[in-house]
Amino acid sequence: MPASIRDVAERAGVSVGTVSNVLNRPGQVSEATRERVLEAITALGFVRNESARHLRAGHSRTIGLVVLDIANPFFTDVARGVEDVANRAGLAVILCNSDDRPEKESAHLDVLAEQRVQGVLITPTAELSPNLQTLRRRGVPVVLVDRRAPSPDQCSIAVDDVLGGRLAAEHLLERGHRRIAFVGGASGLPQVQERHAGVEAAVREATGSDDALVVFSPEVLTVEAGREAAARIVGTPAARRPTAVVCANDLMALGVLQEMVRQGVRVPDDVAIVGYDDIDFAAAAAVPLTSVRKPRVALGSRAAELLLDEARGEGHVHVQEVVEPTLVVRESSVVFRDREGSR
Amino acid sequence: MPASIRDVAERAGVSVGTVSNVLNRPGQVSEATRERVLEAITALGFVRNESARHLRAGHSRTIGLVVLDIANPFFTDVARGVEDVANRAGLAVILCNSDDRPEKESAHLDVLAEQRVQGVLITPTAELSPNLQTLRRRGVPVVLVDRRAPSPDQCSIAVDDVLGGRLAAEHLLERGHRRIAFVGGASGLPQVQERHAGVEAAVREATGSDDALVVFSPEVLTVEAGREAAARIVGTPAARRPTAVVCANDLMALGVLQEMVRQGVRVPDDVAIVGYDDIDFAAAAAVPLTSVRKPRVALGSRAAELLLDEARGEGHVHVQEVVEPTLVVRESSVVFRDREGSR
DNA sequence: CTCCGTCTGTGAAACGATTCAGCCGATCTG
DNA sequence: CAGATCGGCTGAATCGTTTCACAGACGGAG
Repeated sequence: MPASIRDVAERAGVSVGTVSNVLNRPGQVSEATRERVLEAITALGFVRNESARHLRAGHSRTIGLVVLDIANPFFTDVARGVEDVANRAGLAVILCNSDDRPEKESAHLDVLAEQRVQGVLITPTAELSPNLQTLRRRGVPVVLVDRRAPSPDQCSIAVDDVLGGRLAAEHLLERGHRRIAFVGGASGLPQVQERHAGVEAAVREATGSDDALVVFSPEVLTVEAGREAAARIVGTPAARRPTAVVCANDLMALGVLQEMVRQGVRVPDDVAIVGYDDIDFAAAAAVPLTSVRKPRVALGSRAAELLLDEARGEGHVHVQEVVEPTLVVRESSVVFRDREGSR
Repeated sequence: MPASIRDVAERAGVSVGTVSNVLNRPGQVSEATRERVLEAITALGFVRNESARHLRAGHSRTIGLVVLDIANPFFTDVARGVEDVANRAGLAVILCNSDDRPEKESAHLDVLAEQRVQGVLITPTAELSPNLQTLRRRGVPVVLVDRRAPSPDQCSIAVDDVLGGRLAAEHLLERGHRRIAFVGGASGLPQVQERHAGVEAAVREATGSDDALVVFSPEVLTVEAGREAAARIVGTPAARRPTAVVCANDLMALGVLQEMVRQGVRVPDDVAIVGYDDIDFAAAAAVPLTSVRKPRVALGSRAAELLLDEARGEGHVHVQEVVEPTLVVRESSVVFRDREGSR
């Protein structure tokens, strides 16, 4: 139904080759012919068929992005970074949400393979899907996002989450907290395990034992899970109740914060809270959240750059980049005495 | 480089037609042959080339989704609904973010047209892009999401935002508020204008004039914009300061809330706040936000269903669905006397 | 034995854009 | 003026899959 290059050629009285030249190498076509072709194109409303181009070219103009949780603003920020770079390169992004479920992830990877995407950016679920290996064997570039590549034959851009956990814990320890809770996930995500490890190491170094640390492991990393963890923390006898909470992500930290406030626990006076990711909502919370900041958008754009470089071929060298997170201190962990208003 | 159906045929000692039959009409192939072909497929790691299928079939297996702001959880929820339905139908979703900018929207639509998507779901920017018309003329189904179609020759699923605005305002008026602020956008989005109109109508009916309403019109509908509006509201002389704020979306409401709390204004005691969309973060705010609820995920899934139906052809009738929002009352607008804790 | 229908499988055309060898005429070179 | 060069254009091959008319083989019916 839509006009093809053949229709355009016919209307302009030239061959299809010439139309293609107008489109791709306009300099090689004389002014007069070019205008005639252009006129025909607009008259017929011709739009290139990307599939036909792709079929001939052997590669498409799309990349795939597979994230763990589209509802987590961290990933939408990453997606933003990816989109920026991809669009600038003329590529469309197929965004897939795995919901941290290997089956969904696997199904998405199959679709992306059929679409012959130029490459895949992925924050994988706990274990690396076999489909991912298959994809790479087929020569499809795969870049891991927010997750370190297990081997040097692959690009990745990750965050030093052990350091992140450490920063969070040390901040609290410096402020005298000696009973700290870590609210992490049981999903087995390395990111979470590392954050946990960082917190643990800092606590051990400061107190000489692990006794000061209590760990909560909800199934998922959501606001709801945070709320539940907070309820359990508040339910702890006062003498053993943690005075500070480190959460594996901001979603849970917001849940913890909400439940604390709801139950009349003062933040940070009674319980200090530190989140992770530093999503925008962290700063926007009614008690602004101290959080471990990761360069969210940059993570996405850098990953996309690595992918494009690999897709281009020509002497690409795999790199496993690790960026250092920083701690952003806000009111959820420190009492600012110069605040207006009062509680 | 990747194996083609021809390679498979060769290895299995059959013709390409037979391989295709195994893939698409396995019943028509004898058991023995089928197994030989299947064996060849796995041995070669054959994956269909979707572009070639598409080229032949005349239509691709993707749909486009263009949203106003990927960072707004409302849209990620919509995207979730869309993805559910699309994936069930074996379609991939190309997610595009227009950032409420017509140029970006237009560029995305061009790409989608080249990709020959089966259809486009879009929450358009203020004015309907000419590309949208072009697309429809080319026979590509377009469904408007969260925006009423201007004519009956097109599907849309929208929310009665006048009613939504009214619900928000009436709730506040019933509680005795007589100075109300509306924080909306200057972007000209009909959604925002309707919300404004609903608030205005309710205020006029209750007070007999528009004097009780103060309007703030930030450029964008973000958390930051909400904060700035709140600062201006707080800066108003006490005698004229609004005692309640209706925001055009939750992002801004959260910004308002944050700034109020930061400045020591008690919510809801000094100022009540009502948001719009009822994103998850609304309930998770430290002062849970009263908000006008829209069926976010359902909006997306229903839109996708309409699109698929239209794409299927066969006697599709265009419908312009309008769903009624409801008000979810939380603590940002009502003092719950039975709360634990105190201020 | 012939005719027919059924079951399997074949092979070529088609989808739309790109590319590339090659053609034609004009201009330049010596 | 012959030969080389060049700009501008043509037309066919190609990419990988689907589809469809048709070809063999085989068994049963008459």
